[in-house]
Amino acid sequence: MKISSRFTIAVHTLLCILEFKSEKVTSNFISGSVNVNPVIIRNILLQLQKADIITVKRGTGGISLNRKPDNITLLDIFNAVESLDDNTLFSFHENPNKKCPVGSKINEILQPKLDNVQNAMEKELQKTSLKDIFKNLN
Amino acid sequence: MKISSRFTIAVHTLLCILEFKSEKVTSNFISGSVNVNPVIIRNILLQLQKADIITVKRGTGGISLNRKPDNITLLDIFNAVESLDDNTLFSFHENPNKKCPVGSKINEILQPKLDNVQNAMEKELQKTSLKDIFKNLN
DNA sequence: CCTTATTGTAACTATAATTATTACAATGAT
DNA sequence: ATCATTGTAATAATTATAGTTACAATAAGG
Repeated sequence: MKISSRFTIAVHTLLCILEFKSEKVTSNFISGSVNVNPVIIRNILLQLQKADIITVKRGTGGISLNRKPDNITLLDIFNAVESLDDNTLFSFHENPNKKCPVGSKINEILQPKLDNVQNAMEKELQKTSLKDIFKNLN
Repeated sequence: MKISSRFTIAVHTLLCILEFKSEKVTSNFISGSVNVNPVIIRNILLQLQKADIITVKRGTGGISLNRKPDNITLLDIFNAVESLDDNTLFSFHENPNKKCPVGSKINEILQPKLDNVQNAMEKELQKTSLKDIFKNLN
């Protein structure tokens, strides 16, 4: 199954915060650029806050980054909005038959390979920072 | 969102075909080892057939591999059972505002990075063959 | 202190995918 | 011709995404 668009929306959101930092950036403003409902943006803003990436002000509005753009990677953003249970990307069938020679060992044999795949993905996500993407905007 | 368990079930299924090749391997037999409904197995068998990985016989039952185990990679299995639209792992929000400097360029800037991530993942999946996994069984 | 804009949050809906299950026609070997 | 098994349809439960409305909580400015 595909990875949800929350991830690309989150990147888009952070780029808006950078691009329009001289103006007041609100969830309504961002939703106009992303073209989704403002509540979707607010929920993503909450996730980015929990991950200590941004600070959002109520009432008056306005969002600021908690770190420098070169210290925010695509992996940070991915982990903030795509919280996978157990932090594992791959689902495993839950009750393989322990009495079967395949069922009794499938997990211990296959899981390390899946971990390698997830690590490769995370490593690649970590290569790109928000700054890298932002500088391609202009 | 997580990748569905169809993938690990498909690997398990192929291992059963190898492990029990002297016996008659049916969808019911496999479902007993994987511990899911036989119809789930049959649908996965159909997907593996479409990908030219196995041949399934009706009526009498019995499944055979179309290629040697060292010529079937985790990527082949993944692609067989997790058919992603457009072959892209990441969903993109569909209608970013073209009148916004961020919205008008987000896709062309971010997509190549996402492609790199997917490539890294596929490359890692390709490193492991069915033979590699099978030899760890015994 | 009051007003006002905006966030945080709840509630509800629609859509889609996964997973499970029953049922049965089509098929292929004996 | 029989019989086991696959291919396939239909249904349902569960879960996640995504969209929408509504409103209390909050923070700043007048």
